[in-house]
Amino acid sequence: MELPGKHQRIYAIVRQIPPGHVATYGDVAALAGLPGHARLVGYALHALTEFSDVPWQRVINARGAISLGRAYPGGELHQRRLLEAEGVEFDANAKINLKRFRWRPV
DNA sequence: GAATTGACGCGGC
DNA sequence: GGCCGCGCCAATT
Repeated sequence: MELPGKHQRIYAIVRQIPPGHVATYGDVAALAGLPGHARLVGYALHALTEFSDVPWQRVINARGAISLGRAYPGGELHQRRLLEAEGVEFDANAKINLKRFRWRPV
């Protein structure tokens, strides 16, 4: 785990997401060199903790919503709060306006 | 070394 | 327009 693997590659991409912006699993996977492997991104972030230097909270699913509700009940509320603190807004459906906050590499 | 799981994506109904 | 099931690769045990 110490050696750079596929996971490390994904972490590097997530670290590049600037505050106030979000990216989808598919995007992160593609940027990490793993197009179509959104599950790997989820698996990699799952191994992270809130103490990690990786802003995993800025990574959301393609629907623009938080996926934690599936594995960590109530955890999505925690993530939502973090994003709102960065300037990311949610709609009535607890979804992020991807059209506005979706981060793209420059 | 092999089997199972996993923060998802997309197609189909 | 929303809900269900299948499939991809890597990491973990």
